[in-house]
Amino acid sequence: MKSRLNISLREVENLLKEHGVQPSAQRIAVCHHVLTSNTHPTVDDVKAWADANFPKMSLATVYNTLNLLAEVGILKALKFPHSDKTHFDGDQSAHFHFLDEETGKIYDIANENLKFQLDLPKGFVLSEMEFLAKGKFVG
Amino acid sequence: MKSRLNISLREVENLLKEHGVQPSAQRIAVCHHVLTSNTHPTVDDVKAWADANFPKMSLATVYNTLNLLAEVGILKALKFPHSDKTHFDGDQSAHFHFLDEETGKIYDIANENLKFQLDLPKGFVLSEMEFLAKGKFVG
DNA sequence: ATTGAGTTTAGACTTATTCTAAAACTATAA
DNA sequence: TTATAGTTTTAGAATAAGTCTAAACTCAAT
Repeated sequence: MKSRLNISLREVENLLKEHGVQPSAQRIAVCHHVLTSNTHPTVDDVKAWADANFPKMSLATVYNTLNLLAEVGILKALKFPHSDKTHFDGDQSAHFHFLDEETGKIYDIANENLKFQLDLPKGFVLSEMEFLAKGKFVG
Repeated sequence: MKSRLNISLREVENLLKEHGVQPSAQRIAVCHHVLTSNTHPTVDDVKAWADANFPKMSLATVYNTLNLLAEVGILKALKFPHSDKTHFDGDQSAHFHFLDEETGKIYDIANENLKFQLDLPKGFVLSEMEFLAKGKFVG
């Protein structure tokens, strides 16, 4: 469990530049929102936030921006078995996810809670490993 | 890596009954096909197979049947990050998946290749854990 | 043969996402 | 500055995966 990034709009602007992304107003706003949110918002979630906080942003822009941020590695696009929607994660720390199968809520769990040793058969070259724990959070 | 179940149509019929599913011709055919396939077919894959081997089966029936088989636990429905389509897996052995990010091919890897120890924070009750390895299979 | 429950079907519908082409910006060179 | 070229944003159309609906079919048990 973790608290979320405290990052300024100015810092987000630099982050975008560092990743070769022109920091338009929409991109800064969306990126800042996801990075400082402690949920794993979907496009709809971000659109709802925009409707309240950045009126006139089109749905296409939300899609374009989130996909772009995922492409350059600022966000991660996630799919979960309980939902058709892509979720976006701005947490860059090593962690995996716990899905509460009753509520659909997604929790971040630090990788230090998971020790693993993987010995892939010959011929498999690993680039990344994803873990998903499913169950119930009983507070 | 593993070879796939050798199961007869008659045995599939019994399997369905054991799970409280009426063994219609379509259900037996679809179930048998997925259980004896060593891929992780999507609805489209199964429909293509049906068009060649069980003509007149409707797309709706393929959806209905695969969803039903997944509900009762005969198959597992899987989503992968590279594809929008649900994949179905008939392999009941303890295993996880390796996704070749270049070809999109999915390989089964026995759980014995993976040792892990998970200590979830207080309040999290685990029901199931999923693993996905991503990379490249170089033969 | 008749019934009734369960199954299958074609096609309409929904939902998530991508595409398109025009309008609105932005950055820079004249 | 202003023209211009490139980029970004936008609304709405288009696509793709999956679900729903209601009628037609199947089949076991009377």
